[in-house]
Amino acid sequence: MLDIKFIRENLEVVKLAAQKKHMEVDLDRLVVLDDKRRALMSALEEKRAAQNKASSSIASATDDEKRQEMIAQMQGLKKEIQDIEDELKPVMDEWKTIMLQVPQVPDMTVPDGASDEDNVEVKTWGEKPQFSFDAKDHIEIMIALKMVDFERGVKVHGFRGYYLIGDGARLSWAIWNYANQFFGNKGFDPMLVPAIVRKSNLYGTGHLPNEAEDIYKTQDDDYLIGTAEVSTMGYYADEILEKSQLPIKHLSFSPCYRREAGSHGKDTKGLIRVHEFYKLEQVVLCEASHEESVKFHEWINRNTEEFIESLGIPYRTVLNCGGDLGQGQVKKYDIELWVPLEGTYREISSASYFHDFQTRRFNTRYRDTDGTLRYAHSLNCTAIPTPRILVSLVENFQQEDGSIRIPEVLRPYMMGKEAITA
RNA sequence: GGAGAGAUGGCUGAGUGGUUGAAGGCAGCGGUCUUGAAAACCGCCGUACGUUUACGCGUACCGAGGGUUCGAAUCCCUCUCUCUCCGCCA
Repeated sequence: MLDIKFIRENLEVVKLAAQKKHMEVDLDRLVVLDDKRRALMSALEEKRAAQNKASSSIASATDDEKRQEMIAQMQGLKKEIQDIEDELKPVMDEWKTIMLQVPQVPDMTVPDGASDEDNVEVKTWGEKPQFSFDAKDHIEIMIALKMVDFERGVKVHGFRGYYLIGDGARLSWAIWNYANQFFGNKGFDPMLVPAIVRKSNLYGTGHLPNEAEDIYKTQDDDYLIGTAEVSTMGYYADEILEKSQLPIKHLSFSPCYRREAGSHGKDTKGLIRVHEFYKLEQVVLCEASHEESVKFHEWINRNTEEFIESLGIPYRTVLNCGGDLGQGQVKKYDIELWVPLEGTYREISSASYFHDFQTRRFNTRYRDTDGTLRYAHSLNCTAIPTPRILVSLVENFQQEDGSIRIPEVLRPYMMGKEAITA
């Protein structure tokens, strides 16, 4: 949510923002509605002031006859107020609908482009493995090592179903435990968050109204989260924080649900695109300052890079183009891991900041040193998603004998084992 | 699923039609006292929008929406949420 005052004063900027993000929103209509809204409101306030004034003189009137006369005179004013209210209502309804669609303004450094194909590579790290043998993809490797069971997954869940079994499950636990340690050392407080949430939380993060197709919903009109960011931000809804509490840094764990309704044809095999997965997410709330947001944005992205580096998986970082940004995002980096058998990089992390877009919707404020209330700034970045991380991990570290070399940092969490073998 | 109670400011808690934007208490801020601190005492202390050079003024807000009324925190309706007890269940 942007401030209507900001939109009015920076109309061209916001129009360009929508254009850059390839989003449709009728800002001219919004301004027309806002003009009406303001005019009606001020007319209404004037009438109400008159009404309040008259009411208090009725209250203090002692002469009963005079009192009845005054009450009779108020009838006309009452009707006028009612008329203005009736006129205002539809204006407000439409105004609110459009306001929910207005995108956050992307940063100057965000490149133009329509989709992830236009994202700009800003960094590459690691040596891509050169296999002297007939390397296999993660599906073949993991099935052979009894780490995953797709057949039963589909039997039980249906399309895109999977079970992680044996060392596949162990490896997932190892990654979670290692990540908890790694990010804990950086000052993150762990949180296990609700995966079923009220609708308002998804409006808060900006996933609704625009991404409704991708979100599961219950018969009670609750929603399944696609990321722990939703519940973690909701935790602070309608709260007034002390400045001394900031920055707040959470490492939130949750199952994540994505319908991916429009993507039946893409990545139908393997663990890349699944309906249900697990994720550790970094969520940060900081002071309302662009510099602070930028500082923490770089930091949380770097945290995940360091985590991947510690595992030794080759990756690259891209700066997302305008068309690949969510409605509320100012700027976003994706970290993509090398997938040898596909010969391409695959996204495993997104780091974004929102300024006060989300906190306005959640009404999350803090008391500044001068006593004024400000909307905090919010940011989030994937710490690690499982099982998607396994795709790169097993493909990059596969050995000629069909085993997988376990990265050293994970070995303490895998009972000291150096490799996963048949 | 059944029965009942409730939703008021940062917190607690009064308030059932007319200076109630809302008593009292706590917390916070300023001051007196004190070498300093504590205690005690005095004072200040909601948010948003509009308007004004400014002091200020206006409007709205007591879970949400609608209604009754000249006038609603207070009466009526609908919804949402919370709590307690019973049932079911990990």
